Amino acid sequence: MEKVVVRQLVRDTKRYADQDVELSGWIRTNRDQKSFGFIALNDGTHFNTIQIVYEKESLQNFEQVARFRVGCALRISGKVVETPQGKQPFEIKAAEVVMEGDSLEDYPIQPKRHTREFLREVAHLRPRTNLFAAVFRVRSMLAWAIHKFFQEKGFVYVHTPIITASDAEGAGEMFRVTTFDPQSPPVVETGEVNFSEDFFGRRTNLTVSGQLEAEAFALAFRDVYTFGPTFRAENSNTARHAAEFWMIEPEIAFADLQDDMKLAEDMVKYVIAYILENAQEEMEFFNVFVDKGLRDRLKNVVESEFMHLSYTKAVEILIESGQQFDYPVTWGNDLQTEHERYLTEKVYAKPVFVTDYPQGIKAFYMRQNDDGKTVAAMDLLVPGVGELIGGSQREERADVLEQRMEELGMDKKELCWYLDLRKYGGVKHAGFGLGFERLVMYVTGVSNIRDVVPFPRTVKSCEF
RNA sequence: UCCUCGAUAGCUCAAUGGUAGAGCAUCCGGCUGUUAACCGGAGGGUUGUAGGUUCGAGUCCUACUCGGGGAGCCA
Repeated sequence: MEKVVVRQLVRDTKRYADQDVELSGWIRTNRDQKSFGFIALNDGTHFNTIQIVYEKESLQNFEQVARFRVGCALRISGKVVETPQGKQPFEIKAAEVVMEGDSLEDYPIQPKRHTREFLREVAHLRPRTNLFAAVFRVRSMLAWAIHKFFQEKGFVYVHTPIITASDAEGAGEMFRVTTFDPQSPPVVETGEVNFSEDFFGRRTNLTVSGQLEAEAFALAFRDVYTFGPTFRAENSNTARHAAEFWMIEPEIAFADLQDDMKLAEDMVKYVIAYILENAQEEMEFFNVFVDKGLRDRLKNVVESEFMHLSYTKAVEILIESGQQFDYPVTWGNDLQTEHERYLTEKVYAKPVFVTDYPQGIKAFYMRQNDDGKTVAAMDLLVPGVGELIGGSQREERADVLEQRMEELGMDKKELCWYLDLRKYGGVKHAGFGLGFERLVMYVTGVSNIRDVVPFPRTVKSCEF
């Protein structure tokens, strides 16, 4: 008898109709009546459950099967029967139902609506629910779509280091990496910790960005990208921040900010189109139960041009809007969340690139514009999520970059390798960082980052 | 870190300062095609923690812990 999975049966129902098959999975619901019953079985290979029909007269262990609880693992053999008049296109008429693994009476996942807060407390069980099964399958497919996009374009995938000695990446608080005993680290005569005795012989941290190393590879391979974990020790308590998250950072040489934005727009459209095409059951679920109108909104993103406007223009629009904001809009200050939301959700109702921010509010490596006041930076704002992408053209002029680092009091010695990139065949280049979880949120409509990470790490929370 | 709301049965929620309840889940029974099935019955509680006010606290007060929403920081 052929062993099959539900995905095969759904995709090739005709081939399996009236055939005897063996399958296995977990019970989502079990409803018994006097002489027959129905099990909704999910085998993990497809979003939908498959209905197993079992009857007293054809099953030796009918009484036992009728008692099998939610979560129970089963192996079933039976016949595939098409049911065009039923709610499901086909079902399995069981000849044999064998328990592989029992599920105890206190199984927390019930066939009812649970709050996401509760399910976070049972993160090891929540992928068995419809919502999280859909989220994490889409997460997997999005990761694949991103690789597919870049690989098809000939980008080289570079693994930048997770541990770094640089504290000049400029993207926030870092987690220290050490093998010292925190109770009694080696100290020098003045009582300060002697990091030269630590594992790497110096202070080290978990990376907050792979960008600087990606730039080195871009100046060898031309087009590269990173896709890996990133760590920020910020005390951020929001639905959009995690201490451990994944980031995609493409870096392209012989390219300016326009090329960078084109790449970002093409990538976002490509991966959304891929999900709409290849995760139809999941997207249908999100569209009905998570975020009504999601699918039309995403289709619109794929089909329409993203909005472009400069920071200066954005400030004008916000001031002229007459809208009352909690924080005033003034040129030179960063846009507040309320300003960004107003632009992307109210004014344009689609993704918006904001470009050319004041130099004072952006990172040291961003390329100075000719006006001397702004830098060639861009943020991509999207409805519901806010900042999805942050990028820039990099300062390729060694003298300008060094001067900027001096202004900011940075240690040039520590980043001498980064300055080398400008000395030896340095060319204009650009890149961006895409928060992968924010992309998953945007595509699924799920509004809390804790619900798109399998086992989230956030402030005061590191379970599982 | 700041503002704000909350914590009662396994889950979702009720309960005027006066004997802590319902639906779902679990267990038992009924039902010949169910779709989060339906119908009947049973068991299930240190009301987040520690103090305080009161004859009496789930309810009022204080602190703490944890969680939601918003803000800052950012992806």
